[in-house]
Amino acid sequence: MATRDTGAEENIKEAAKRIFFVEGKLNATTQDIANEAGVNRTLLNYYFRTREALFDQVYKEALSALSQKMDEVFKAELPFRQKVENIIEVFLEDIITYPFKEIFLISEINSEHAEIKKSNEPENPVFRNFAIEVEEAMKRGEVNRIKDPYHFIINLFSLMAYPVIIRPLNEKLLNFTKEEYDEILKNRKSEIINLLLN
Amino acid sequence: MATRDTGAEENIKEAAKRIFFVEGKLNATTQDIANEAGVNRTLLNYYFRTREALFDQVYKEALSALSQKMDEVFKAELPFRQKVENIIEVFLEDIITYPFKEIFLISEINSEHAEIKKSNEPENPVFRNFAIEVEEAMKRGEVNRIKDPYHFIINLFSLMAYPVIIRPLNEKLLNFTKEEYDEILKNRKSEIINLLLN
DNA sequence: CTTTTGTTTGACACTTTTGTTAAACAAATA
DNA sequence: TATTTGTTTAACAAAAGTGTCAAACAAAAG
Repeated sequence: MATRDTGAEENIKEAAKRIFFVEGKLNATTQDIANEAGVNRTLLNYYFRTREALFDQVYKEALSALSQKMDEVFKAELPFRQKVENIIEVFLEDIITYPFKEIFLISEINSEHAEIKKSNEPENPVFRNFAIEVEEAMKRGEVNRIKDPYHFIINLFSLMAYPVIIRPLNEKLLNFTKEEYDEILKNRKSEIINLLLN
Repeated sequence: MATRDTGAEENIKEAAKRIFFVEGKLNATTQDIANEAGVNRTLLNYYFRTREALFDQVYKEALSALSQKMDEVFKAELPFRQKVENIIEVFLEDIITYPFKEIFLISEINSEHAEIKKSNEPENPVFRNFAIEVEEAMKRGEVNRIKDPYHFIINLFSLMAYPVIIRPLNEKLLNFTKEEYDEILKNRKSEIINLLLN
């Protein structure tokens, strides 16, 4: 049986991700994506049927990859401080590499199509468990007392993601040059740890 | 001279803002906007010439309104702590009302068109001045020591904006119900103050 | 009430983008 | 080398979206 995989399908998805997550062109045409992938546009329909189906698939893969990565770092058996440092390292790198990924995901969730199932998935205990660890760290005095440990998680991601997402706007409003902003981002990790942990 | 202003032009812009900033439909068609405004689509071309011109104008107005609001609250002659509380109150309300505004702005900045001038505007001293106030507050011990006071500003906006922007994703990944998330947001102000100020 | 001025609309033409089809093509197997 | 299988393409058809125009319309001014 003749079978060969030129990897075209994967290339197309990779190209789409570059366009969406890196360049931030959220309403790229199928032609744009075909160009980026270096293939004929018809091929997109061959593999994915419709434009929406391609978007959906990229969406789903990105979401499940994100979910999986979260599981990994949040479940790790490490002392609290190390775990937090690890989380920051992992996610900050990802966010900086794909600054528009979260915006794309939000857009997709928000858009009509994308047969997004109403989280019929069983509740993931990862965050519930991590919240307990936060509580314990609070008791030990490693983290400042707060009402709800979920705020700790939200704070953590806010402090990592937002500066990257908002970069173009900040460079306008806060008059940062690219170099200055890179410098800011380079210091984020220690900045965040400093703020969240005692 | 016969002159009457039915306010249609303003209505269209308001409709566009609702669609972009509230509903988050970033690639709404001119028809979508006309429907939302309750007018004929041609009217959009009459007033704004092209779709892009409408987008640009909404973009510019939102940006300058944001800029102006920033000036206002950051310049206010208030004790540091009160000023920060004020900033949080003002922006949190705005962000919750228009959760997609910043994403729209980023998208516009990122898009080809939008003859976005490379900030030829003279540098706005507002943040520079506020950064000095942060320094002083650090010396007085009201704020934890950090390397660069600009991180304080970035932290502040991150903690306000991100939880709102990312809401749809968080409700998926962290398994929050709408009610639970509303509760979280309600507590943000005190949470942020607690974290940033001593 | 007629004119003037500016507003609103429906119909049309144009462009962009998407989706389909049939044929050409390339590589592995026999 | 011929066959099979799967890949890639150009050309076409259909759909969606944008922009223009001329005519109808409404309100203020004369």
